Amino acid sequence: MEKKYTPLEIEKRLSTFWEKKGFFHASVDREKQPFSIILPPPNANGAMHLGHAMFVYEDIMIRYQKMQGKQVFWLLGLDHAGIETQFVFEKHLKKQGKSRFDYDRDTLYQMIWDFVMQNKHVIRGQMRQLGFSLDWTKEKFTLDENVVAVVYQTFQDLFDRQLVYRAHRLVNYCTHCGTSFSDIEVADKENEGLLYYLKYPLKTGGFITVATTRPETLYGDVAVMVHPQDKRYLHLIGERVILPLIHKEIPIIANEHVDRKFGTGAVKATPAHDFEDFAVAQTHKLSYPVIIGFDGKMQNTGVVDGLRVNAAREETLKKLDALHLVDKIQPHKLVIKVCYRCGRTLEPLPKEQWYIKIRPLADQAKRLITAGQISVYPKRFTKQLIRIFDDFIDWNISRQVVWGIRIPAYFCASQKKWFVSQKPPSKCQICAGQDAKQDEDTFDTWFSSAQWPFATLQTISPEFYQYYYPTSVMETGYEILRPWVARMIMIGYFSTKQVPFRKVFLHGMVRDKQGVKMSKSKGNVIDPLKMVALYGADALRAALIFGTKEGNDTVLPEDKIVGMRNFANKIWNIGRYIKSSQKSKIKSQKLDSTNLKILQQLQKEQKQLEKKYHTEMGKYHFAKALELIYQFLWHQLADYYIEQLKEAIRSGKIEALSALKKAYLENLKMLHPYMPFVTEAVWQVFHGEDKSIIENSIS
RNA sequence: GACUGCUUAGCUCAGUUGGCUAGAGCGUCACAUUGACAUUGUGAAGGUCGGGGGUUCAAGUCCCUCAGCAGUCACCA
Repeated sequence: MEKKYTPLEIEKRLSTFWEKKGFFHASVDREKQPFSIILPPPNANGAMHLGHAMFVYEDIMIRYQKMQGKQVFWLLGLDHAGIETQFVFEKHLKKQGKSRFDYDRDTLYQMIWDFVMQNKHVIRGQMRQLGFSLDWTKEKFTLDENVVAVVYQTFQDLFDRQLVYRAHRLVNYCTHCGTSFSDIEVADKENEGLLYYLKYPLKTGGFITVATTRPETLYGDVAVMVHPQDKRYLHLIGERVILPLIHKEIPIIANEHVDRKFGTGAVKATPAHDFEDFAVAQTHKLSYPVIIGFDGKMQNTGVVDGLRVNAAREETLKKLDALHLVDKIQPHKLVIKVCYRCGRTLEPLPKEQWYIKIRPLADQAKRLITAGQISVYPKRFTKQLIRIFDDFIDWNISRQVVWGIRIPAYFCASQKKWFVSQKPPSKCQICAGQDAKQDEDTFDTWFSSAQWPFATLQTISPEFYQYYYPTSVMETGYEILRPWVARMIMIGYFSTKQVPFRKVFLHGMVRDKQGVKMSKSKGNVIDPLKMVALYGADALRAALIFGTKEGNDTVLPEDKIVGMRNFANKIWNIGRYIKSSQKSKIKSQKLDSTNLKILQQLQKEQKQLEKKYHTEMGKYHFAKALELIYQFLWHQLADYYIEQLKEAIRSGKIEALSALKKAYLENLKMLHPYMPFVTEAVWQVFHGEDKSIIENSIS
């Protein structure tokens, strides 16, 4: 044995060895209890980051359960990640001076496909480097033909049950990315804006002053609203206002949602470009003139057409000011909705989209949680999950991006009706004609992700699905509780009438030393693969877990990884000591009473440790279990027992050495889920390179 | 504004149902040593457990309150 543990070449050899042995090739064995985890599919649009390294929790569970005699399956999958990937790809295009508009739909799709295939290859290699015991033979991709078929079936079922419908309403639209988003994907941004007080002329003479942050939407106004009990305006309700610049007549109406204290208490209503105004227009049966296009430019105003929104605002103000209709302008803090991808302001625009009627699904999902059919760890997230179900609103699943699963819905132009067909229909299912046209849109990525646990297992085989579903644990970051976990429960139960997983285990985010979330744009990321190259995968893995609390955010200083690298070396050297001592001459002499006592003490402590270890593992206290072994191996076994027994061992007392060896090997097994490489490497030193620690059960 | 966390050693964090002198890793200081390991060993210093109040024989742990930080949601004309 080398004096130092050298992870680099050893890890490479062991990864290949494990894979060759097929330890983690899942199969159906009805004699054994199944334990399955579906890997949250990484987006196939870039390399791994530390967030992915947190999946080490899953590897710990899988290896532990395997060594407890379960039949395990850790399913590897990758996500096409619709808009995310298209966004990343467009950035690549931009570097080459191109844009998505330079290609037709099929070409663009094919180009992104190639890009994604390349990334998939990279990610697989990186996960191997981390020692993940995934089943590499059953990889799934969200765009696999049979997965898409499942997604289509689900859409069909939802459609047939009238849980999916098409509606024309306002959507959050990014004019830069060229797609709408669901409410969940919208980001808030605080902005130091301005509040403009505009004087709207009354038909009967005089003015009513409205306060607005968006003067440029004046052209789309259909009413001025005041509170029904506002004494200042009571006499004006029902009066008419003449919109400046376009001389359009609109009414003054009463609306109890108007806040009398805000601004002047009079609000302009622009239904096509404001969510609340849209609702008002529907109850008052008002029209909603669209004055901003999907290209982000003004239209149908007759005044500022073709200008972008900001330019139109300035131009409009200039014109109003010339007419002395700008009363005053105040600084005003406001929160604007921005695109979570490109950061640009989102435009509420009216568009027809597919929606999932969420209430029945969310109510059912909530019942599953409250009935304890799915338990959440850490427990505190249970409440959050229940609230998520309470607050869920209908889900817009239409996206105007090329990269995704095309929605299998067809429009009958003659009957003006939609129908769903999982295969391209030979004729229109409504009118039997030939004019049915497929929806251009693709599904929200999360729509396919929501089906991931059953879509993957069902497409492997009915046996696999039957045996491994519901999966045992869904381990993922708490930040995707709402977009992913909640939706998996809703759609999963709808489609399978079972929960998709029995337990949700949530991990926190890895932050930098300043406590800031790591992100590429902030440049504060630690590259996990760089750490693996420097200190070994075991060191990184253990550092992510050690001294943390499950579900809390963690900070990962490089020092900590170094510390764990040192621990790996300690493990190695304990083995080296025992191994080299075995070579020395063995004399079977009786141990003296002091040494006998020490051995008994060792055995007793070992027993206690094993018991504690399993208790903590059972409670998902992974950090605690790791610390137990760390403390015992290093500070008890190495620092105390070895030192105490050294003299006896040197004089050839075999009982002492074999007792140490026994305790050591048991600890290796317990440590293996955390630090698979070094434990396996030492195991093989003692048992041969064709043997594996994985084949043994943890006592 | 609502909900959920967090605030414990210089730094990063544990502390499970309240119970013996409050722990770990890293760092610091002193000493030891090349005999498995300097990616080492032994020992030490260092904390009024965010402030205040309460319950209890006993509170870092439970309750109230205040402050700071973080996250999620709602509002935002």
